[in-house]
Amino acid sequence: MAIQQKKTETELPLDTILAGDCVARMQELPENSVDLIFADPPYNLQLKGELHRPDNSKVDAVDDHWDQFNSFAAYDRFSREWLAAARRILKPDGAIWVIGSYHNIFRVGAALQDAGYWILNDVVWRKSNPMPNFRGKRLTNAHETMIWAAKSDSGKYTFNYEALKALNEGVQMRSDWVLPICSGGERLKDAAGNKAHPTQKPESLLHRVLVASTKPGDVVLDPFFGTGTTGAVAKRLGRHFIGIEREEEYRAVAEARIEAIRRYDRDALQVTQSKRAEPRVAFGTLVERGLLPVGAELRSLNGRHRAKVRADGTLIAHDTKGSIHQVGAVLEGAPSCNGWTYWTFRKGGDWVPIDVLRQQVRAEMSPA
Amino acid sequence: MAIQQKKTETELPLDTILAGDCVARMQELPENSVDLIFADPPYNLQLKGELHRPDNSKVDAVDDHWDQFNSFAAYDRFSREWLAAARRILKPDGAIWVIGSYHNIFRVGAALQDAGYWILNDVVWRKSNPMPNFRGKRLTNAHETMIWAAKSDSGKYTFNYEALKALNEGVQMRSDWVLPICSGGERLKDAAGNKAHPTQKPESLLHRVLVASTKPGDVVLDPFFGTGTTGAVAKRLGRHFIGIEREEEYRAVAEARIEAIRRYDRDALQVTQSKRAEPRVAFGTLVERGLLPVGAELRSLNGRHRAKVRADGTLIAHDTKGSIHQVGAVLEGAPSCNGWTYWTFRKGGDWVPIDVLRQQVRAEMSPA
DNA sequence: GTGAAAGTTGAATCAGGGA
DNA sequence: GTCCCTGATTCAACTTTCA
Repeated sequence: MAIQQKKTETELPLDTILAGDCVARMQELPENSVDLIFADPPYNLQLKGELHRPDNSKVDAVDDHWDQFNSFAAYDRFSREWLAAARRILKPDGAIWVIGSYHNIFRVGAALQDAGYWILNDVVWRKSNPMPNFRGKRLTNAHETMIWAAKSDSGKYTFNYEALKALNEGVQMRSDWVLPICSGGERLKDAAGNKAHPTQKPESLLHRVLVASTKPGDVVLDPFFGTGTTGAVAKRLGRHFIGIEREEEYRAVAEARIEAIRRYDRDALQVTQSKRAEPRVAFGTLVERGLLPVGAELRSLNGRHRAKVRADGTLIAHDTKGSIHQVGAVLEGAPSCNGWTYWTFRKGGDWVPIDVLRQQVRAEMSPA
Repeated sequence: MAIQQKKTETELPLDTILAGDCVARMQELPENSVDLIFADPPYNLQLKGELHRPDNSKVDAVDDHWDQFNSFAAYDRFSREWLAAARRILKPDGAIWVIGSYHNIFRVGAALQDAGYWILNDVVWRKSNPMPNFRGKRLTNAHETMIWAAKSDSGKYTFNYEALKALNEGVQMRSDWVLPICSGGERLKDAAGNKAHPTQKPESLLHRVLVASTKPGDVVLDPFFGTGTTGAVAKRLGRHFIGIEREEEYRAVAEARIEAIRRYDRDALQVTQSKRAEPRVAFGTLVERGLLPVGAELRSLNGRHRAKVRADGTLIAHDTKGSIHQVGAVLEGAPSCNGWTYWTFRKGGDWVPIDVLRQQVRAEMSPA
């Protein structure tokens, strides 16, 4: 015991995926050593039968063995155990994020409070493209809930207020986030073309979580690693990750996925620090959604200037940093500049104004 | 006791506000008598006094956590008591809505599941004009959470699917609702111009709740009535209400408020009905009435299959015999099939769905 | 090639009545 | 309680097919 308490952060298995039960693995790690925990525990869905769409095709339900619990009591026991193990390894100023649906989130939230965590916000992930309710018997289940909590009510948790403000058109980030579900090319498939994991989360969600509540170099642990979205985004953002996953199949997929990831440039990882009022730009949303990769090069419409995209939706050109409008104005020596029409990005062989991406995002968000 | 159990719904104190503790008042009401409960339970008073103690550096962490657990336990006891009393008076097919924030909603949700309620949806009220976070230490708390639950997993709860779809421009209603907070003329003020109640809910929220989950004439009970938003909207929508409120000041405000409310016209209270509500018509009836001759040929909507009508209202196609639904399912290799929309008959030069004949029969059945 | 049309899919506690 | 039958029900995004 005395030996274990002497372990330091340098002994952490950084940037690796541990095999086995998350409680056992966390108990082997040194206490007070991890900056952030992101957890996507099983939801304990209780499905009674098959569900068909109006066209008679069958809905591929989450009926995996790892989501089965015998009772609420059994699920609560499970929650209390992993939450306690997670809290022990968190630094005093560390924090945790847990995601869930109405099936489990109330139980997890209560267990979290009972364990001594201090809730900072509950954050709603509003899905822009959820699965509809096929039988017309309830409301479309169009969101999931995340709880963000500090280790204790005295923890000095990390919150990059200005960075999130920059991501949100220059106004404070709210507790409801509109993001699409994970699909298309981002969705990992096996050799047969089937989804590699039934509940893969979108990278845009983890991007916002990590930009909000970690600093470069921080250690982020995910006890239910799955196919490694947390690790992929952490690596890209220059954070260390530790994954724990029971299923070998998922570990293998995650390993290959993360291996292919490249970290963003050091410049791009610097987020806005200043308290100056940010102009109202939605540019950060393009970055979050992956419409423009962090580190991408933008070119001015007149072809005379170039700039690089940073993680919080600001630009850098030489030693000039700021919003798309600010950087454009400085480079042109002009009092002001509309960055949306000034900057272009490379699309196929052409340079296209970034405003087309904004229109794309608006089209996705407007039905809300 | 025996007398109390014999009470019928006619003995309910309809459209009145009861004074006193909600648990005691609910225990006096007959069981299985109320259609819907809407509850906005307190949380600030319950938690703040006990959790936010003056900053005392002498208190060590263990005591602190023990303290927290104690106050959470007290709140849980309170929740379990009123949820149990509420569940007793609910009709078997009744339902409940509870609204709260991250301070209390996880505890209430877990208690609700433990009490045997069956969660149908969690609904996010996304505030279009929330109060900003002044200190910039967290995300703007821009939503509250409602839980919608049936009395049990076998309860046949009311859900006016088509009405909510109509409210949402023709697409099914989602679990996130964007509505402004209560302000302006709707916000009740006292003589001095101060708000009469700190957490008055907007009528638009209750409007959607009641349109979604009640029918005209239903009984809606609110155990934390406050200034009576639930009663005001219920009266306007032609539902009965029962309010319970401890504070005389709030009761007086609510009384005056509801007195001034006028019910909408009966016509206006009618909402779009689901097809399920229409009377059932047997296919054989069409044959009996001569709307389709025995031996008539039917064709599938996609044109790929044909069948012949038999005297008993069944179909035959090759060697497949059975109902319009069964034969359609077999021919399509589908788990099920709606024969009414699958089969067409020859009318003049066109092939028309047999459903038009069913509508014809329905029109003859109901003189309305 | 290009665009229109058709097909696929996503953490789902998803029916009601009569015999 | 069970079994059986009727018949009501989908949105957005991406992928594939076909004209």
